Amino acid sequence: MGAMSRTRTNRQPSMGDVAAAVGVSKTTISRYLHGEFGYMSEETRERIAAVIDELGYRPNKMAQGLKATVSHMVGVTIADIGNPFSSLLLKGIQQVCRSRDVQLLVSDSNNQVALERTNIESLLDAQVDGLIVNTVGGDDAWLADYCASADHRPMVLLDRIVEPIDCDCVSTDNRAGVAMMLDHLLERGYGAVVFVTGPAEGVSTRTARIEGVESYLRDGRIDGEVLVYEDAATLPSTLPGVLGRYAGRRVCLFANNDETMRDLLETLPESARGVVGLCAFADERWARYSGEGITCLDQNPVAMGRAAATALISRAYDGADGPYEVTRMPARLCVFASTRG
Amino acid sequence: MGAMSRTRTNRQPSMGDVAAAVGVSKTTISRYLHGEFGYMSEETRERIAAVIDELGYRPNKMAQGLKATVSHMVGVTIADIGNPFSSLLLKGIQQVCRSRDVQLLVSDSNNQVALERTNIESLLDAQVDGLIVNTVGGDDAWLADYCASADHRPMVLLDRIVEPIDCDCVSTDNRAGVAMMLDHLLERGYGAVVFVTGPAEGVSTRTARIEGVESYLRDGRIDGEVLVYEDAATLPSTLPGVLGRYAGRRVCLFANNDETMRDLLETLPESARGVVGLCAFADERWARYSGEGITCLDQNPVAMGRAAATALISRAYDGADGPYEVTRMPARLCVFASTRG
DNA sequence: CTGTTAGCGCCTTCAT
DNA sequence: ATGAAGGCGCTAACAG
Repeated sequence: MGAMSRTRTNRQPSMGDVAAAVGVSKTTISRYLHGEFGYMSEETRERIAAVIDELGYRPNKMAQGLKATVSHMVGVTIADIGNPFSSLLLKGIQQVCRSRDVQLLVSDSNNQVALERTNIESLLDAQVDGLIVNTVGGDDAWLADYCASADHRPMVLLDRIVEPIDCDCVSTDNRAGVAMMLDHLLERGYGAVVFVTGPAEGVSTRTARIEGVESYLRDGRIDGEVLVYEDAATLPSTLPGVLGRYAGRRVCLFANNDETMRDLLETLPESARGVVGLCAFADERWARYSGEGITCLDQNPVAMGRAAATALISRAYDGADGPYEVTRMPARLCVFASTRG
Repeated sequence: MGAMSRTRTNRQPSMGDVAAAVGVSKTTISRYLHGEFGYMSEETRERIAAVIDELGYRPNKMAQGLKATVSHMVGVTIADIGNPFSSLLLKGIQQVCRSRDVQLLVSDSNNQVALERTNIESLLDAQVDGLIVNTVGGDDAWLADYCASADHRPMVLLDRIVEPIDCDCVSTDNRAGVAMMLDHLLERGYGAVVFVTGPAEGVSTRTARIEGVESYLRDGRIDGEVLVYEDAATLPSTLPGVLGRYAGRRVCLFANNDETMRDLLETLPESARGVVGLCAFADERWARYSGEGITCLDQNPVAMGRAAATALISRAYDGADGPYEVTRMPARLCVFASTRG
């Protein structure tokens, strides 16, 4: 019979199995795995290597983590993972996590606060070493509480940020983006702008953009307003009235995101095409080919994801403990036919 | 001094801490957690509840997993997570995993075979209970080997499938989709179709579609060919020649995916607009508003993700062990202006 | 109704 | 140069 008992058939070989096969203790195997062969005989080393290879042994990260109190996993909650923007955030996060050999535990909050909370709790239960949270919004107090708790793990807020909160934040520079777009509209001779968005409801991104627009409007260089809609079905009835207010002037619709952009394309009567401008915070990949080509502010979600992961990793694994930072990444203005005027 | 020693300050409370605080053994706490209060005194139960609440105790999944040999985590590798299609796969996977309380360990293979391999190995090291693999393609032998190994975890191949391989597979019914689209083109009076795609290179989806087109062409009801391109930059020089072959007949370009659709939109000279038709395997959300509206075959990635997760979970957790199945989900034809003819 | 004991797979002093 | 032993947080017989 083998030296190690196998309670279940076909288990993966454990360190004990390797040790037994080589005829040394688990300690030696452990040392081998950690490259501590300073004082190890050439021969044992080779024998261990051979056996590990034969048995196809791989150390159990779970067991390692239990002892080490680091799991090499970080948790990510995404407000709505079905959104292409989110997938690019993940791409960026992945890039840096892969380079540091940390795994990603990913959850989708499906735009529900309650889900986000339980997701975070589950991730914590799974012993993640840190959290990247693309919050659905509306749970600031709870998040702040968590960050204030004694045994909290480092956390980075991504895209949707919450201020003031005690953690690093990464977002688009929405105010600057809005200003850039409105500057562009002025230059193109627009006299009015209508910023269209879904309800803010604690979504910091929307709030920031709305404030950006309102503050710009207050300067008086361009006329306009903010239109908040709950349901796309209401747009056909509300939009004409709003646009009517700017009759005689060249007006441009400014959509908060891809989805709203599509809602507007759907709503805009044929007659309005070419008369009213259109622009949006949107992914260039689609904005470029949507309709006649829609002028957009392309965010850089991949870079945002990278920034968030970098910040998290430096706190979770490299002992960084400076003051928390808010990183605002610039958006890129891509001009297409929709604002030719 | 407390009954339990705390090696590090501010650790999370462990089961031992709770037990000590209540004045019972860990076993009792464990039973409480698993709802085995059949024979537990009302009082102990309440005391435990109170202490757990006070201490904010949460069981360590990692430790549980070590013992139970199930981690309640499944691994997912995605060929290219930046792709919106992928994010919808994840959405579907999430939906069912959440309902079964299993966490997702997600990796991006960045379209590199080598990365996919190491990702799978890492996921396995993290003790996932199963794998959902959206393979980059070109590593069939290795995957088949893994599925054949003695201690392998259940695996489901998603979207990009590999046959014959010993595991469940979920994909779009590409042949049927192609046929549906070509039927539509015939009906609209097109005389020729050019299916445009990147190189197949072991990507089963592309192979299946190319074969679907070729087999349909062989029936002779419509003329046409398959155009494989490596680099979008070459299209402007190759495309006119290809289209020229069908001069006099109404011809439609058929793009393999969103990306190729955009490449074609970029390439198509203005003169060709309205003359040559365009359709694609693409997400309706964008196809609808791209250019004049592009007829597309919308796959159902969310449903595909759900199907894959369901299959995996039934094998990994519910002991299903029937023969492996290949699930082919139908695509949906969405007709827009680009094929009005 | 509750506790004891013996691990899961690995790491880490401390010995030798 | 290598081991033995104890423990990470939790579970699972087996005893009472």
